[in-house]
Amino acid sequence: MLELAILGLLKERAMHGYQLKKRLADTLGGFWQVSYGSLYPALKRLQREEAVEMIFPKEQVGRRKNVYRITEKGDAVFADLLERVGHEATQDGNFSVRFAFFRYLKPEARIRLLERRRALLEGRWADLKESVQRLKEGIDGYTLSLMNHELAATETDIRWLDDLIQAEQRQAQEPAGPRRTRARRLPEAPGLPQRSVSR
Amino acid sequence: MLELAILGLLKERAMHGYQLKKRLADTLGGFWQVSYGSLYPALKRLQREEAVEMIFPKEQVGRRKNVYRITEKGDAVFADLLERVGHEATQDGNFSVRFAFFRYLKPEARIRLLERRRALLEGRWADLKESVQRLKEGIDGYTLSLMNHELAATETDIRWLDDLIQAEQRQAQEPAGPRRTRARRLPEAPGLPQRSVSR
DNA sequence: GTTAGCATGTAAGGAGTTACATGATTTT
DNA sequence: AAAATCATGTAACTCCTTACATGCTAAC
Repeated sequence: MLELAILGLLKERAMHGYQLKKRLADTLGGFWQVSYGSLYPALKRLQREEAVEMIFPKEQVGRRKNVYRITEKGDAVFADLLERVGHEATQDGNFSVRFAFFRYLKPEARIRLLERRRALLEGRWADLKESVQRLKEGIDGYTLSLMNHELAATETDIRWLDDLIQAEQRQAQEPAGPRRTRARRLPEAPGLPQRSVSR
Repeated sequence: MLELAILGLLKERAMHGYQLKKRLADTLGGFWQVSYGSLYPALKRLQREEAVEMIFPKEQVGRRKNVYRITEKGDAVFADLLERVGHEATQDGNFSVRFAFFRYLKPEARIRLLERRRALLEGRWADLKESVQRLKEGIDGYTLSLMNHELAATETDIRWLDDLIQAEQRQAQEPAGPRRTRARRLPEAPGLPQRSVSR
């Protein structure tokens, strides 16, 4: 995950560790805080794997700054990590990190990941809903409030994903000229949050 | 964290590991998935610390089931973990787990934790807002969408906390008879999400 | 009688954090 | 000249996961 983020940022431009941490905190600070204790070892690891290389600026007089640049091999590693299916399911932050680098994916891959994420959230939503209904009597107010809040937040996330999926599909269709908008097959469990058609 | 969750659930009733995992998945499954590989060692650890003890049911004929019960020492450990200040700041799930056991806290402690959580989210919100404004031009659409979505989600969380704080304060005041509702001092940075007064 | 679910555990390892240690450069 | 912040790194440790290993019991 850290490797993915580092390589993704280095694709923009070469940077040293300190800068990487700031950029990381800027963009993903909400869900992702990295410490130097993991960042610097990760850079060394990537360097050993030849996914990044150090640049020695001509004016090597001043303070020591290890500026890293992504290599061709690093590009390949990045692409591989970004599409990898195993990890994105477990933790929430993982999806966000991936999403921040979505522009490097092909449209189909984007839609695939969005759909997978949607399915995951839908499953979680259904589980939560079922738990609330099953336990609603024997549960304290705080836990119930937490679960309902979580339920609402998940619904918002799903609607956000729907909008993104729609946008991707529009974009994928435009190049081929104006086509009929196909209705999406809704995996319709009873009571699931409806996809927002216009929003 | 795991220790906290285990002790909290055992306060309700004695359980064995398998049951604990199911209860955990039920209530906190959305943000918290534990594997047996961490659950069983944690139970042993708690047993060594004498925070829990095993019950040997009279009918010890059938399948082996290690039913654990919380001890007095365990109650103390639980209370300590629940109020601890260090950990709740870093990760999001930590607050949720704590919140699920809010009923075991004194009202003042509840308000204190809610306020602290609010301050944390407010800080994160402000940081994100600032990042969006600063980088808005040089950033790709996906990252921007992610940040705006995160911003909105944080606002929702803050409003939820506001409602909870208000409810706690009402409850804290009622026993002393009907009193004037004091307006809360708003830590007013420019553009911060307003507290919802009625909702 | 075999599949599914109940039940407990261990060993190895992954992914990070905290705390410590050091020193240069810029700002006040 | 002191304080802040830039910049890099290591060692120990935390907390959890994955994969493996075992065996019982209920249901089909």
